[in-house]
Amino acid sequence: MSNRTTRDQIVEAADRLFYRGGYEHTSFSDIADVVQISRGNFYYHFRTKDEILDAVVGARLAATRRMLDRWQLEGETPADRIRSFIDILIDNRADIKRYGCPVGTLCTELAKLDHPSRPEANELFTLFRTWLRRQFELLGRKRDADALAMHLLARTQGVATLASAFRDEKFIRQEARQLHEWLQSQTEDTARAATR
Amino acid sequence: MSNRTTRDQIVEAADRLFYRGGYEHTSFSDIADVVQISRGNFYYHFRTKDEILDAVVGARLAATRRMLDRWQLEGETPADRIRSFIDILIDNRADIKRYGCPVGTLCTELAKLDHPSRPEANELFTLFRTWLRRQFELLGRKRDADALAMHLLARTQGVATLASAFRDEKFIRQEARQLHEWLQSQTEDTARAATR
DNA sequence: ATAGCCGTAGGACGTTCGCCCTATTTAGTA
DNA sequence: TACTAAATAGGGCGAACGTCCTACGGCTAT
Repeated sequence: MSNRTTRDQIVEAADRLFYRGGYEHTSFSDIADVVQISRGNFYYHFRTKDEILDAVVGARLAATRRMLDRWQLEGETPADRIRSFIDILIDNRADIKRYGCPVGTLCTELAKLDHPSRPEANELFTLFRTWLRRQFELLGRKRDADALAMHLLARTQGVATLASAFRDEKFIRQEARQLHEWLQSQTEDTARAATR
Repeated sequence: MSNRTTRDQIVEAADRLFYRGGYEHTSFSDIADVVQISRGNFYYHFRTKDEILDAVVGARLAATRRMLDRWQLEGETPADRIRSFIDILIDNRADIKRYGCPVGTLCTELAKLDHPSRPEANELFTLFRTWLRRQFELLGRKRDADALAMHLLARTQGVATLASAFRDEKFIRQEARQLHEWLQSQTEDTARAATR
């Protein structure tokens, strides 16, 4: 038997369902069925569906921060750390192929719904953006660090979208390899600039 | 007074609403309000919501084919034509900033809903993919034409996703410029290979 | 003039939605 | 063992959903 709280189970199930089927398409009943609690009991833990979404986004933010912190410790150089980011594509290729990027698809949906939690969901993107920007700064690209971060983010988003549309894992690997090459060329540019 | 048929008006309104608010989030009433017809009368033209989606996707497919055909005539070189594709980002930057890419967001949503019309919507992507592939082939990149087409598609998708998340038009211009440079470098690679 | 049909209006249908209330069970404390 | 608070079950609420039916207005053809 699990010793997680019911609340945690709800958030966990909602997270997965929101990712796989979308926020709006997921109903209270869907979540209740997974957690195996009564629909009525729901109200005890969360008063509205939006509150569940808030909790899910909060959990994802926390998990993302932990991941970025871990990479900060594990990666020896900034380039190593950026490589960890690129490798998300590889590591999660099966899910991405089926459901796209958890961050991108959620932000896209909440934008269309004009949902109050949109800013918080976007914070997920900002988290990566800021972290990547810092890595590029450490690489000596102070002037265009943010542009590089956005560029890399966009590349990964595009890969996720197309990989999902065409259900193509091989494309993910191809593009991830290209991204590694791109990163390599960026660090070489920096090195050249430094010795110039 | 417009002489378009009611059916056309419905499809047109549904197209815009599906784009701006998403398919599932758009109700019969929403469309009826725009077209200013009774909700009941709807059933005369379309029996189900899915039929409307089919019609919308069909209309988009036809419009896309027309656009690609036009580019085929207007662009003098394959590179010119690919530039037309990249410039979609610029021309539609206001809408993209607000609602993302019409193709990408629709395919993403239908994938999550596991909707029967998903294959038809994906055909929109395939249309671009095939057309771009042919242009790259004409550029002399027979071997990697499809990979280049997918790469370019992914880049534009990523730009749309992030521009929408951050509500950033300037980013669209930045990345479009980079894509033009990338295209230029690709054609130079081809020229070098040819003279080698 | 009139019969027939296309297009429309208005609303009813059954279902499901998010949300909310209350009675009951469970678990912890005195 | 008696009391209290947390947690749960079950179901009801109004609204909105997609869908469907029927009656009616205005054309066209005879």
